[in-house]
Amino acid sequence: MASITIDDVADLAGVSIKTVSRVLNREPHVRAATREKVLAAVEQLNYRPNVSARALAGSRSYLLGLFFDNPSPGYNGQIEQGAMSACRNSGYYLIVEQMTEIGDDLQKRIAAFHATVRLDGVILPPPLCDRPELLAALDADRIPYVRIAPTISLERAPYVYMDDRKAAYEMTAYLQSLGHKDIAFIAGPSDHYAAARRREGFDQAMRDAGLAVKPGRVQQGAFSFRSGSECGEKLLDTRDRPTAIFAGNDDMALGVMAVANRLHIDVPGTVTLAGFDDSPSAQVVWPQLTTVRQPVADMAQVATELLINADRDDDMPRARLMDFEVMVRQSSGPPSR
Amino acid sequence: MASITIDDVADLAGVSIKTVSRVLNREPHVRAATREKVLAAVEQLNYRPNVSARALAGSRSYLLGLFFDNPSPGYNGQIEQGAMSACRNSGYYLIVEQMTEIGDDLQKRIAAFHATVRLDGVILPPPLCDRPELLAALDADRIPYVRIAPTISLERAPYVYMDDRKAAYEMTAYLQSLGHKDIAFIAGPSDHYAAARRREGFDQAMRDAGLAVKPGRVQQGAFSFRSGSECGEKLLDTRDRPTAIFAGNDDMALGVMAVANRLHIDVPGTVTLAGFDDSPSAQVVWPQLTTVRQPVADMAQVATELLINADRDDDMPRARLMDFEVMVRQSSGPPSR
DNA sequence: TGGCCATTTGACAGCGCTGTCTTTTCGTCC
DNA sequence: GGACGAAAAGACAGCGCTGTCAAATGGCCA
Repeated sequence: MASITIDDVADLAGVSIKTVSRVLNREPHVRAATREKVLAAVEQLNYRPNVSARALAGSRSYLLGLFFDNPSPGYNGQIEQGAMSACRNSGYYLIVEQMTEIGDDLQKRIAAFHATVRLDGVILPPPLCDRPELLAALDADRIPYVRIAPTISLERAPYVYMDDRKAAYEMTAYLQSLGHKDIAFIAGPSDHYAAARRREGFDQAMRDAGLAVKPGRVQQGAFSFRSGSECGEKLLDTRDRPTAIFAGNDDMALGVMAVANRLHIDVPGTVTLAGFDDSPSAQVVWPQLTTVRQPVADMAQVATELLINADRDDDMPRARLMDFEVMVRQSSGPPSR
Repeated sequence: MASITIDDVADLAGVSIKTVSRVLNREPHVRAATREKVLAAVEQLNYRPNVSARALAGSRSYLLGLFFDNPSPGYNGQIEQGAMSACRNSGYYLIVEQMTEIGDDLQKRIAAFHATVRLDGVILPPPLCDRPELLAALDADRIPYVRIAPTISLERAPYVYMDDRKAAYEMTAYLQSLGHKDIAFIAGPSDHYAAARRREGFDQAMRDAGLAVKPGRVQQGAFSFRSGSECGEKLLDTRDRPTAIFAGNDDMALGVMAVANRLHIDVPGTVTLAGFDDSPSAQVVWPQLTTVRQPVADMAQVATELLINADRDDDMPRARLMDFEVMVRQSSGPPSR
C-alpha cells in the first residue's frame, strides 16, 4: 500500500524530483523532451501529487472553502454543484463549512480555521457574503475570497451577480405583453438588496408602459410561503382583483397559488401568477410557475473560477454579470376581462 | 503573518514539542500538571495544529469525503448539513466531491483521489452507496466508509437506515384510522429497494386491517412528479375513485395533487392524499402534504459519527436504525362517503 | 576548438507535525 | 538510603513536496 511518490517518478524518468515538480507545476525552464519523459512516467505510474505535502511545502494548498449560512438546502446544493465542477476542472478540492455561529467570535473562528486548514480561498454565497465581520476576518488573515450576489462593499473582492432589476423589468414587460394592465406586486423585505432591486424593476416597467399601479396593488411580503399567502389573500379575496400578480420570489408566489386554489380562483384563467428564482418547487405545483430562472450553479462555478484564477491573470475581471431567463410556464396567460 | 506552530507552544509551556503533541492527541503518559501547562499555552496563543502537517506526518488526515451522485440538491443539502455538524464537533473537515462519472474508470478515479487527498473515510449517500464498483474501489484502497440507507451488501461496512416498510405501514394505518377503506397506492420503481419496502408496508397494513385492495388501486410510478400525475389521472379521472391515495414519495404525491386541482377535486374533502419523504416542497403547496418525515440530516450526522469513531470503539454498532415520523398536515382527513 | 552566457537541471534544506526509540524522572521497597 | 522499574519527557528522523541557490549543459561566436 506504499503509495507512489515523486521520487518514483523521478527515478523512472531519470531526472531529479525538482524537475518532476517543475513539470507538474507548469514552471518554465524545462526542455520539451524532458517534459515528455516526465509526463510519460507520471502516466505510467498513475502518479498524483499529495495535497498535504504540497500545502506544507509550498504556498498553495489546492483547497477552497465554501461557507454556508443559507438555510435553504436546495440553494446550497446548487451552489455546491457549481463550485464542485469548477474545482474538478482545475485540480482543486472543496471543503464545506457551516458558518452560522452568531457574531463576535467569528473573527477568532476564521483565524482558527485558517490556522488548521490553509485555504487558498473562500467562496461566499449570500447572505454570508454581506456580513462585514466575516469580510473583515478574511481580510485580516489575507484569505482571498469571491462573493456571490453581494450587495455591500462591492469593491472589496471579486464577485458574480445578477441584474435583479432588469429581470423584474422583463418579467413585468412579459406580463404586459400578454395584455395585463392591472398588475400587483408582492415585495420582499425592504432591507434585502435584491428584493429592493426587483421592486424597482417592476415600478420602472409599469411607468415605462404608462400603466398606473392602483392603490393596494403593492403588498409587503417577507419572502416566505406564509407571507405570500397573506398578501395573496388581500389581493384575491375581494371583487376588485388584479389580473396578474408578480411575486418577488417563488415561495411567495406559491403562497398566492395556494390561496387561489383554496378560493377556487383559476390560474391562469382568472389571474396570472409569476414568481422569481425558479426554485425546485416551481415545477412541482400545478399549474407550473412562470418565474425568473437564476443560474445559481453557473454563478457558483464562475465565482470559483474567478477565485482560482485570481492571481494568474492580473486583468481578471473583478465582477461578472450573469444571465437570467424568464421561464414561461403554465401559471401565466392573457387576462380574461 | 507567520503562524503559530507547535514549537511556540512548546517554548511557552517549557516542554518539548512531542509533549505538546501528546496532549493534543490525548495520548497517555502525560502528567496532569504538564497537561495543564500545555493547554494553557495553547489557549494563550490560540494555537491550532495544521492538518496538512498532521496528515503528512501521521496516519490520520482529519479529512472526510462526502461523495454525491444524487441529482436532488435539496437532499444533498440536508445530508451535508448533518455531516458538517458531526465534523465540526470532532475537529474533522469535509471535502465534497461529485462522483457522477460513468462506470469503468471509477476504480482509477478513486485511486487518484486517494493518492491526492488522503481521506480518513468517506460518506456515501444513496444511490451512490449501492454501486458495487465504488465499494470495490474503496475496499481496494482500504478507505473506510459509511453508507446511508444502503440496500445491498449490508455486511461490508457500517450504515444507517430507516425502516421504510414500517413507516409505510404506519402511514397506511393512520389513513385507516381516519376511516378510509378504499386506499390506493402509487408505487415507486420496483428495482428501488426502499420503494419495494414501502409497497410491502402498505400491503401488510391493508391485509392486517382485513381490507381488500381493489383492482387497479396499485399504480406503478417512477418517483417523479410526472409519473405521479399520470397515475393520479388514472385514479381520479373516473367515477370509481378511492377515498385516499398514498404515494410512494412526495414528488408523486404532488403530481397527484396537481391533477386533483386541475380536475377540481377537493383535497382532502373528496380525496385524502399522503406522500413519503417530507421534501421541502411538501409544505409549499396547498393543502400542505401529509407525509413521512425522513430525518435525512440526522442520518448523515449519525453516519459521520459512526465513521469518525469506527476505529475508536471496537464494539461500535455496525448499523443504526433511525426514527421516522408521520407528519399529519392538511392533505388528509376523514372520507366523505 | 575554446570560451562565454543563457538556459536547464539538480542538491539540499525545511514546511509542521507524528512515530520510534532513548533518556530522564519519580515512586517504591528492602 | 540506594537500587530498581515504571512512568514521563525528549531527541531525532522523516512524511512528500516546494523554494532557493548552485552546478551542469548547450548554443554560439571568435
